[in-house]
Amino acid sequence: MKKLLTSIAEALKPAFAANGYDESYAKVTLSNRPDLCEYQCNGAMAAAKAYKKKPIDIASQVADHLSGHPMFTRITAVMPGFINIRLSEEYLAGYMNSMEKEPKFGLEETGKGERVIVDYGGANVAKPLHVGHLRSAIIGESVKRLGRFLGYDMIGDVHLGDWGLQMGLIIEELRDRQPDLVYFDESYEGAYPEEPPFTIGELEDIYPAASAKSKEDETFKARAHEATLKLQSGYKPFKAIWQHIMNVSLADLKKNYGSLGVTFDLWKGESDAQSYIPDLIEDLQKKGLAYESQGALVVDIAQENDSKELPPCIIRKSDGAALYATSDLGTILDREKKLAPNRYIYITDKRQELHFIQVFRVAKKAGYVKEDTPMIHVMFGTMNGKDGKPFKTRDGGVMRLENLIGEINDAVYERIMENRTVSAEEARKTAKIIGLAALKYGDLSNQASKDYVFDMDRFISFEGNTGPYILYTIVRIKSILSKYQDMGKELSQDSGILPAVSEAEKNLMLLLARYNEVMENSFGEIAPHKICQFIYELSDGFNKFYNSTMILKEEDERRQSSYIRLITLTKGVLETCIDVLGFQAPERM
RNA sequence: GAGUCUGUAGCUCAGCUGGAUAGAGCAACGGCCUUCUAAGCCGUGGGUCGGGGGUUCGAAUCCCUUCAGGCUCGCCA
Repeated sequence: MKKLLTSIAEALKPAFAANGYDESYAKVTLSNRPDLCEYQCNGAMAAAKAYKKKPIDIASQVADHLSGHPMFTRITAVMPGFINIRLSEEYLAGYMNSMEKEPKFGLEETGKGERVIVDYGGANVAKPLHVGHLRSAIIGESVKRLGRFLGYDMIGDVHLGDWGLQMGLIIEELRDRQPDLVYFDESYEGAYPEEPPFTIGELEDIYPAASAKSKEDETFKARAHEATLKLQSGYKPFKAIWQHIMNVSLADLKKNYGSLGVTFDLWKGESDAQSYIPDLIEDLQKKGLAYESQGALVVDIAQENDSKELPPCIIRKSDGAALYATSDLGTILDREKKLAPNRYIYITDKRQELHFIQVFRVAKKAGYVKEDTPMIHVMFGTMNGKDGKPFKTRDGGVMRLENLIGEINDAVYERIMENRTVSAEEARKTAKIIGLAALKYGDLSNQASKDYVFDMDRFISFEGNTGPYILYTIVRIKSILSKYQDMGKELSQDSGILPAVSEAEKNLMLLLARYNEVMENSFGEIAPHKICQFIYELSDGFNKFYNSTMILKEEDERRQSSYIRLITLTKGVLETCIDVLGFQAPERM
């Protein structure tokens, strides 16, 4: 289904052409003066230069040519050369009826046949998820869902940090705590137990303890390094411990991501890239890209138009070990081999910008990824506290995701209990749904690349532009619809959605008509906040309509039926959008 | 030091591929519940778009400069 702006532009084109102007000037945008018109075309002013005429004359010619066009109730030329457009109620109602009938409300699946890898998450095995992981998870999940909705074959990969020094630290700390374990008995030749030697709670205690110890105790640090090397070279007992760590930790990570409504298609990690690394390095050397510099093996990535000479990408440290960039390149090889994506999207902290520039350039230079395959790094800023500094707990520590979610849910629960009379059990359930919406909307409604302030009080107050406001709007619609059903009424089949009779109703339709445009745009720019902005305006438009129109008291059956269809469509669009953003609405709130 | 991003109402943010009077929300103040959920709606006040230049018929938006802040800058991930 065509986007409304496109349809209007197509109606204007012949008018430009008929007067001798290039039809490319017939570009239409939403009006920024809603008091004057609904849509506007500024093409006459652009054309004025090219044709050396007064803008207003061109605008007048175009407007005159279109007067009486059934699509518009009014189209006028205004100084200095704007073309102001009002859509006809009939045309708009027709558009609504098409949306209602079309699958996905008329959204075209522009992504068909294209496979996209979304790399988000970045959780570290054996370390609990904390607020630092929140943005990647929330933004990544919505990008994945939006792309999928547009027909792309989206593959989300968590890309775990499961192969670094932390593993050696854990192994050695485990040795200190439980030296009698068979993994540390070098003469042991039997099978290793299936039961892990620790619980998730113990594991979460082991890592920070080991990390702290390594900072003070040089011998311990050296042991951890050695253990890491041994693990990486395939030493069986350590590989067995590693597997335990993975199993225990993964179950926990899945649970935590699950409580955020975040799921991954692939739970791969750095360890999966390791087998590619020896060949990778050899290949880069053979191609003459990698060379020794200060003892390390590096690849130059500088390009002519760089505003600054960028440092080379280090692929092997002087001690012979691989590092971050190497493992990301290995991951790319793995993905090319198994998935052959048409596009890569990485969602990480913006501090990693340089790293990804390096990795992308090496991947293209070496021909691992086709030159025309987009590799996009979606960067996000820091989540700050009210003081503008990175978000911390009250005592200055890193806030665990679990705790953050718990705090929000509790606060929402309190709020529900003080206002409404629902059972504590239902309030708990609802609080979880609303809390998640508050958290996700609060994050996604900001431009991803900027830092943003996480203000718990503001998020849970949920008035105004918040997730709960959107949910509240949906719940209101649901409530009307269920009452309508209780009245035993049936939708009139012949009339569909009728042309709007009030300004609030027309405005609601105009908002709905923007839907497919917004979705496509939001994916194109990888900007979920545009969807947030849209559903906020749509909710606002609905609430104004709601306040001005008594739907269930409407006596004209056809009119009432039309209203019901319109708000059902509104609900559908809102629910579709929040689903793409990664949250749901409750039945009541 | 170099590069890069950010600076819009008291606070949190949109708007930035140039267009008409710079928009929301929160906070403040004033209205609207015997009527579909008041987590709502209506209204009032609040701005030299960090400063200064320039390009343009027209600049929050593009260019230069300057101030302030964040981040990055070869062997961490």
